[in-house]
Parts: sequence; structure tokens; C-alpha cells
Amino acid sequence: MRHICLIMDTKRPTAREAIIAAAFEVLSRNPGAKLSDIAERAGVGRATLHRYFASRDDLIQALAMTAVEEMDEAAEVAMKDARSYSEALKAIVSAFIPLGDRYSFLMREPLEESTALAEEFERQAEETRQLIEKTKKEGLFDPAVPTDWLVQAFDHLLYAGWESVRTGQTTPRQAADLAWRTLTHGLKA
Amino acid sequence: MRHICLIMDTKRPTAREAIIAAAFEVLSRNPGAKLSDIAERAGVGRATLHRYFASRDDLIQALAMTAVEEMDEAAEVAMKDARSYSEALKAIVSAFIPLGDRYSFLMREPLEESTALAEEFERQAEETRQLIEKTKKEGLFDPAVPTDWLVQAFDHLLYAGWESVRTGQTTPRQAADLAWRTLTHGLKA
DNA sequence: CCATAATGAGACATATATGTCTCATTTGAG
DNA sequence: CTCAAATGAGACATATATGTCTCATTATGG
Repeated sequence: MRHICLIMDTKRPTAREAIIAAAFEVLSRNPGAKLSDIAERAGVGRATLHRYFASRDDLIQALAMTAVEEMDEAAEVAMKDARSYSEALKAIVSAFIPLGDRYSFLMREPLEESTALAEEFERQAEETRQLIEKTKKEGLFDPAVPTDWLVQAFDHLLYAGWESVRTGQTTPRQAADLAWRTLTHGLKA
Repeated sequence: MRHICLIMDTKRPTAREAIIAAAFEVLSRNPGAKLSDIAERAGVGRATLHRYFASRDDLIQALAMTAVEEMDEAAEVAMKDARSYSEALKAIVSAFIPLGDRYSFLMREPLEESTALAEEFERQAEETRQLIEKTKKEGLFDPAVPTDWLVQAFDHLLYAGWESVRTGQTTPRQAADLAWRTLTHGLKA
């Protein structure tokens, strides 16, 4: 019996996954959307949503966790065939830009406090930090520039890319190039 | 009689102004704070707050309008003795960085729709755009870089500076320098 | 000192999302 | 087919900020 349950846990195309997917869709368009909107979009009853996610915060937290996992995965794939840390960082920019329209609403949520999620955030931030440190040693960035600022600039230029794509000003590819150029060489003539 | 009223409108050290000041203080620490918290901080009753601002949205809108005005003023002062548009833009970065801790919560508010405020936003964005266009003609930026991206990068590096100051990573002066450097020359070695 | 306006305190009504619970129905495994 | 688990629909209770209103008190201008 148990092994069957385990299989079902792994391959469950509906319910929980459908709700998470619907939540991303709905909340990215309207961050204040009601749970009933999300349930409807997911094609499930509101009660079922509550069976999987006890509260709104629970759901938001699950979304954030999903985002972290997907970004981890995207980063890993992007770094796979990079020949240097600098190439890897650049590849990550390109890989993250298309994720913006799904995740950007999370920035407006008052997350925090949850230990499990906070740890993941911290870990991911630390990984970014260390990758940037390594690119510094490769000579990509001026060692005199604080790594903290590099992280801030990296993050916010990513957001700028998201916004740029969202408003139709650029394609994801263009946004990635512009963000990378800004970070490394700036925009001077 | 009327002239007296006019004078009172101009010099009113209490009530409305106190509420706005308190709202900035309270909301920048806790964006979801209750109106009663704001009223208390302002030293007025909740009813009085409602006499000046019919609804929460009204208050938020007034805060946004205040922010726009203060940024206009800060920009004007900063540009006063600039000898070029490029210098002016740089001065604006320095002038805006210290404003972050008061205004950043406004980014999380679902503003929009209000005609008067939306117009101000649009005007200010357009002014930034045109200033950047002029710095382009002075040779500060690569003409091949879309002005839209320059505006995005400008805004988001400003936010990066705000965050950097807020978390104590840098002083406002350092943040301004780093943001400017990133925008113009990037962070390469 | 007077009269008007502004204020504070608090009761009151409202709205609305949220979370809980029940029960009939459906689904899926054996 | 049978039964247990999952689900949907919807009633129900709850919580809480919000906005309104009243009235006694205070402040202020004349």
C-alpha cells in the first residue's frame, strides 16, 4: 500500500499543483485576488484549496518555496555548461529574466518569519553572493566594489529587466543583455 | 475673511501635516499598519484623521502626492547649480537616495487609477526621460541604448541604493556613488 | 467673554475575505 | 461492484479594519 501512496505523491497532476499554478497566474495579475478566484481558476472548490493550504499565508509561502526551487533549478541548468563563473553568472541572468512575470508579485508580499522559507532565501542569497565573489576573483568585477552592492545591483537590474519585459519595452533576450551590460560595463557611450 | 483663511491654509503646522508625517513614519515600518496606529502616532483621534482623509486610499494618495512634490523639489534644488544635464542627473541620484526610507513603501501600494496622481507620475517619468535624453546628447550614454532601459535602470539602481542604505550596507553617499557608477561605467574591474 | 469651529472619545454599522463545517456526490482502487 | 477517500457546493461563524455618527470638550478668533 505504502509504495502506491508514494507513487501518487510524486505524480499528482491535479489538485495541489493546479492550485499553485493557478495562484501564480491569478496573483501575478492581481496581487490582492481572493482565494475563491484562485480556486476557480484552478478548477477546484474553495474548500479543496483550504484542504491543501490551511490559510492564505500557507499558500503564499508554498508559492515562494516553489519559486525558490524553480529558480534553483533554472540556475543549475544555466550553469551546466558554463566554462567560468563569469559565464555562469551571465547565464543566470538570462535564465531568470523569463521568470519575472510569474514571481514579481512575491516581492509585494510581506513574507518573512517562516523559518523554512527564510532559510531558503538566505541560502539562495548566499549562493549568489559566493558566485559573485568567484567572478570577482576571475577579474569580472572591481574588487574594490563591495560584494553587497554587487548583489543589490544584480537583483535590482534583474527586476528592471522583468519590468522592461512586462511593459513590452524589450524581449527577454534584450532585457538580459541590457541588464548584463549595465552591471558589467554600464551604459556610457 | 478670505485672506485669513488663505493664510491658515498655508501655515498649518498641525492636523493634516502631522497626519501625513505620521503616516510616512508608520507605514514605512509597517506597510499594513492600521489607520488608528497612524492617528495615534500623529497625536490625533481616529475621527480627525477621517475628517482630513475620507478613506485609507485617500490618505495613501495624499502621501504619494506629497512624495511626488518633495521629489520635484529635491530634483529642482539638486539641478540648480549643475553645469550640464549629466551633472544634473548625477545630482538627482544623490538627492533621491536619502528619500528612500520614507517612500519605498509606496511601491508596494496598489496606487494608480486616480487621475490627478497618475498625471503627476506620468509627468515626472516623462521629465526623467527627457533629462536622460539630453544627457545622451551630451555623450553620457550610448545612443544605441534605449531610453526606456535607461529609465528602468535609473529607477531600479535607485531602489538598490535605498535598500543598500536601509540595510546598513552603505551610507547614502556611498550608495549614490555606487548607483551612479553602475549606471554609467558598470562594475567591471 | 462669546460663538463658532475643531477635536477626541467611543459607540455603531458595514463590508468582506477568511476559515470551518456538513453532506451529498464523485472518483478510484481492489 | 464496493467502499473509502477526495471533492464540490454552500451554509455558517469569525475576525477585523473601515467608515459613520453623536456628543461633550477644547481651542480660537473676534
